[in-house]
Amino acid sequence: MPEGHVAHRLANNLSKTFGSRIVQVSSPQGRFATEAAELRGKRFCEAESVGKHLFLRFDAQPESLVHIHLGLIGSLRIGKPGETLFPTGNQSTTRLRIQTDAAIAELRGPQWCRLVDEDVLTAVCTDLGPDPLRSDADPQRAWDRMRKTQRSIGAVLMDQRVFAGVGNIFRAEVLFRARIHPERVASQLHRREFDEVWNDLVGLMSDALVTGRIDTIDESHSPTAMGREPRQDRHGGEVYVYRRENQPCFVCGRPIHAAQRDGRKVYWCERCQRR
DNA sequence: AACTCATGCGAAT
DNA sequence: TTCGCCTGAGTTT
Repeated sequence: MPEGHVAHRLANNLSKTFGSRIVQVSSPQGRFATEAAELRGKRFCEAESVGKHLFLRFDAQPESLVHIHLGLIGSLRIGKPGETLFPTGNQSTTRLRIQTDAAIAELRGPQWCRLVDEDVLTAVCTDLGPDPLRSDADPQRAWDRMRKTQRSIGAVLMDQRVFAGVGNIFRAEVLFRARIHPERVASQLHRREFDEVWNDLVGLMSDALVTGRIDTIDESHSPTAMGREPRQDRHGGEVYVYRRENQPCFVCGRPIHAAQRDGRKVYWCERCQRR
């Protein structure tokens, strides 16, 4: 289950594992079987990521492009042949399998896994806002969009046309760290607050890209500094507010709030984050 | 065994 | 604004 760092990690890992190699492609689950047949025996060229989107490029007559989006529940794992990538899962749920003698990758439950042409990749890129994980990102585009919206900063951070790759965890955490209430109208942020949010996204997401987990707690509030037990959420990291409803804030001790907004749960500290 | 929820998104209402 | 989809983990019957 992915925010942008997962897509970028997968792209790096897939390129390293399968790059320039002839691969076997199949679809045990069947939904990608026709396409897998077209890809069989082709050379895996490289994987690219933008926001939460993943593109796999296959070489030679004709060139093929696979567009993958994991959605809420999809996952893609890479390992060695014979290794059990999904310990509890059923083989017949594997939408896409890529393998060589040395490695295997399996994809389950993706929102999208489809063959596309180059125009789709271009369209996806132009529709997305700047991606904090890409060095070519232009944060000014996000700022310009924020200036002319009536929506809350909490809603805007989840809008991929404004910030590509940001999801529910980074939204909650970056707003807590900047002490900004998620209901604050986005257009009323000061430029210095926007810069702080953007720079923090770059830092947090880059760390997550390296470690494969989301850790957002400052040294000064670390378990050691605060004399509490380290705690990890399912995503594997330690955070201030995400999924900590009713638990004490690590900074002020008051219970963390949560509410449903646009179909997703938002988490914040009413005392630490000012409206 | 059944039910709920989840790092998401687009179509239908 | 709600609904549907895809799968797995955790919780409740």
